Amino acid sequence: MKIVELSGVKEIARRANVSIATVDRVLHNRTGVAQKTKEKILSIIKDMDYKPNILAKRLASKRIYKFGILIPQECSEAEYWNGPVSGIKEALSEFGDFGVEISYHFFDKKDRDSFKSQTETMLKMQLDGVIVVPVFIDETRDFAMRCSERRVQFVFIESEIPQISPLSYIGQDYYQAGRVVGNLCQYLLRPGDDVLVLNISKAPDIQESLQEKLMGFEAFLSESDVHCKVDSLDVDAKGMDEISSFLDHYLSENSVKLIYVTNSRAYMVAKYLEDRGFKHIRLVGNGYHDKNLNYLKNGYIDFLICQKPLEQGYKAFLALYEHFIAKRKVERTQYTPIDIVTKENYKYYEN
Amino acid sequence: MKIVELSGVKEIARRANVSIATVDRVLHNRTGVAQKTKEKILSIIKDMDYKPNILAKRLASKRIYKFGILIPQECSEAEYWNGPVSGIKEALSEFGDFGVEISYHFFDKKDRDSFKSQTETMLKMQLDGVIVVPVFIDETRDFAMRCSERRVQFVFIESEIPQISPLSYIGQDYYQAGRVVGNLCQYLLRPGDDVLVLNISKAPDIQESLQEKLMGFEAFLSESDVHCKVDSLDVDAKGMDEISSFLDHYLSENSVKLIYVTNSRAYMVAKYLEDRGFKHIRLVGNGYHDKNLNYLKNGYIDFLICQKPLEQGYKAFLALYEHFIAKRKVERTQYTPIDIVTKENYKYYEN
DNA sequence: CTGAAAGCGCTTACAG
DNA sequence: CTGAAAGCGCTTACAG
Repeated sequence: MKIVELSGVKEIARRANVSIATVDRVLHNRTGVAQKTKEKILSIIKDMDYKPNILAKRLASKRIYKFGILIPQECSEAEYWNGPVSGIKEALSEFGDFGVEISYHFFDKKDRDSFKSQTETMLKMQLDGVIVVPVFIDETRDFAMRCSERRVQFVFIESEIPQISPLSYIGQDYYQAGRVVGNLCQYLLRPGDDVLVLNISKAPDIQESLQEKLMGFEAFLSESDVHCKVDSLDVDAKGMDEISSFLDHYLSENSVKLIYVTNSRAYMVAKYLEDRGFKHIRLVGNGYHDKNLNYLKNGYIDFLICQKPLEQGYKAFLALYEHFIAKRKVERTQYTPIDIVTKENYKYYEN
Repeated sequence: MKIVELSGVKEIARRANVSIATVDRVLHNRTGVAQKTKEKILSIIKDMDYKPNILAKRLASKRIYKFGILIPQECSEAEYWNGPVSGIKEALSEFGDFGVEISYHFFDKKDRDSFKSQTETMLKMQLDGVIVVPVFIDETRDFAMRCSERRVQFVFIESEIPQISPLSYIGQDYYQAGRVVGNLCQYLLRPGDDVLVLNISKAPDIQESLQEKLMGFEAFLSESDVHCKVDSLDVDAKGMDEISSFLDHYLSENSVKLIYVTNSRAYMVAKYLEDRGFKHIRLVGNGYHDKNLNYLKNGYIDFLICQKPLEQGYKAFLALYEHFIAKRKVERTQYTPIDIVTKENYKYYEN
């Protein structure tokens, strides 16, 4: 005797002695089903360990999910931001037919208003989910609140904003990233050597991640037996001239062995070192983008601590996909690996 | 006037004035279509830039693709091999409903026959594609040939076999991996220091990748200004006793500053260093698995050069998925990143 | 509160 | 060589 078990909903309907429409109703927790019927169906679903077929679901449904992505536009680190976008496109090509529509919204990292105005347009678009690089704190907070009100899910990449709980955060553990640099220093320095930690800042917000890096860095060093002097400075430099004169001055008074740039502008220091022909100073930075890479290649930057930009985008998209389409639970915090990039391994880094 | 364009095949059929069955025939390059009809349909397909809906395709098709994976079973590096399997499972959960069936075949890395016999069972299973870690060269070659005859696609992970062309190879560029270690040595050593490169071998085959690492390592050092003495040795050690007595002897005659273990057994040297209390010798190894990690954590291993095991599995599965289901072209060689893992970044490495 | 029916964009026998 | 029809496992009006 061969009982061919019917597929999903049909089989549930058969067992419960109802129509598939009714099954569908309880499956989606819609109203209009007698309590008793509902319970019966629910228990059958449990019994069968029923898993809906996502293909059939998407094919049958007219519903299109709209996701928006808010990301810094072409700027000096432009190449970097292509990363997440590429990652999203890659994800899209793999999950493409699932009825997803993506819109990209670029803002100027130096222009608070451009961020603000992009959020306004996004709010008008009736998006289901957004991916955002929260460069401006207050504006992001406001945006997040209004998203929540409208039941728009948001995912943060790159950094987080305190007290705001996104569907998911995808980015580094910056404290630990600082420790990684500290650990490298163990090999690069000897007891007594001087270190300069530089925060070359243009943007006013998201300084927090820089602080965390610094804390991790210092914590590691204080635990280790590398007793070196760490000097941490903010340089509010607009261009190379300011950096140069600052460093000229600083280095004339301090015998620095290593400079650690806590944001993505290590290339500025590298340029300085190249201009002056200073080969004896080690340089560690953050961020995988062309300007940094050029100096990594020619040896003026020794190490770059990075996260894969493409992966961030891919995972952010996946978070929304999992939430809306696959209806699976999404991890609240997804720390990305803290990668150590050198002139010898950067080539395969994007893979 | 609102012309609602019909969806894919239907619209093609309408334009070509044929039935969708005929369209389907040319879409799949099947016989039994008049040349003229075929050309007409083909041109319409091109015109529309028609892309089949993969969801509908999989849903309608009864075809189930069967993939087999041939991978070392629990051995001393056991934890490592969970990686690819987890990766495949992860991919499966994302592409699960696409009608794929996976079978796992484990062999003993020390037992050529176990590999051989697994390939035999796999060949009987009428698989569509296989993922294999080609530990034994001749046996793999034989297996690959017979796969080709049966039109079974195969993907290599971890290493390649010369003159055999898989659908895709997913693994490291070992020459470059050796260079990465060389580059690290630049920071860890000073001119004149001695380095010992160790190949602690049990298995007879796949030595090639070790040779390539060594070449890369030496090439880098010879290009750099770190003029150190490199001694490269094979140790055919079965256990700790042999390693210990070998190292006792070697180190009594040489003042080694750094040991580079080219395969995944750095933990054996680390154990030796720990036993002897030798903290002054730096140790670099390969492979992300528990035994190595323990010594990374306690400081006896300084750096591990790794590739993400999970990612390998994921990508290998994806290669087969792309080939069979999405019908997209697959990259012949997919080099994985050469990751530098330390005690401070290993935690987030698996993410 | 419930069900019959059409449809998503394909594939697969089957009939001619 | 070609087409009509059923079906994959769901969703979505619509009717009662």
